[in-house]
Amino acid sequence: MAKIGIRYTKPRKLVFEALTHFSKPTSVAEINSYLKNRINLTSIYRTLDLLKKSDLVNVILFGEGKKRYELKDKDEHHHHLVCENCGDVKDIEMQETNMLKNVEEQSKFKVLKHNLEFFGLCQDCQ
Amino acid sequence: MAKIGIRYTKPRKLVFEALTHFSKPTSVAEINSYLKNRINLTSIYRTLDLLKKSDLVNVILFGEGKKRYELKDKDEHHHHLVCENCGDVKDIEMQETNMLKNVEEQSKFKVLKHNLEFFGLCQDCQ
DNA sequence: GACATATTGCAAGTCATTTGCAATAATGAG
DNA sequence: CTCATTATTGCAAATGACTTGCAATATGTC
Repeated sequence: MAKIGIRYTKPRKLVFEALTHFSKPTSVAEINSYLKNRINLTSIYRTLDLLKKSDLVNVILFGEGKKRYELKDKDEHHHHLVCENCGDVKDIEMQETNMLKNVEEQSKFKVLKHNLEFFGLCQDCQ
Repeated sequence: MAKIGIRYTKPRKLVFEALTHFSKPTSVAEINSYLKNRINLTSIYRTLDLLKKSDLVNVILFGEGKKRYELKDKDEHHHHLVCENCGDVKDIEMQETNMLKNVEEQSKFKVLKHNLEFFGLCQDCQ
């Protein structure tokens, strides 16, 4: 009879491996060229969708017209510093409960999530 | 002889009018359907690029895979509250100099710009 | 009004992402 | 282990947002 389940397949192993390898917000194109045709592009997209639905990755937007994906493992919630010169991405943690509380009080809006990314120049590029 | 200048043309009037009409972050598709084929889609894109270069509009990303444009007129720098149920967008102003200062101190990174948008439920949809 | 050139419209192209579908492979049953 | 069930993949084609090339057009100037 019908059983349902999620299978541990080659594409899923490989995408996970690629995300671990980069350990920063990574685009589909980067994953694809790292995996060098070992799996199909479409499978990368589908696997990333699955990882997102399973809450194993964060989707990050830097406004480049494409999505970036980051494993949710280590650190909890954090944001990014993106160097506009060298492209380097660093994580930054910040205390934001006050900010969120202020926003909710000021607006009567229930905040469920937010985007916060910083763009500028890293120490080396300044 | 050669004179250089920016011309005040029909497409530019119309795009400005559309942005004024919506007075919230507006997508190219919305502008286009509001203007109902009075100008070409390409011209909308080009006009918005021009307005952006001239620092007359802000480009806003809500992570939908497309850009939104907002006239820079009235308020200065502000962020948005986007209702995930009804799609309504409200502006919110906040004191963020401290946050930026903290980030720069903590990271030695020079912050030039940032994205900050909130998603959740507006008062009516909660 | 005529000219120089900034600007437009159209068609085609690009890039990221999605979808349909037949072929394939992972897992539970026997 | 073998088979059957069905989740999953690969491929090709489609979609959506946006860009580009270029000839046709419109604007501001003299």
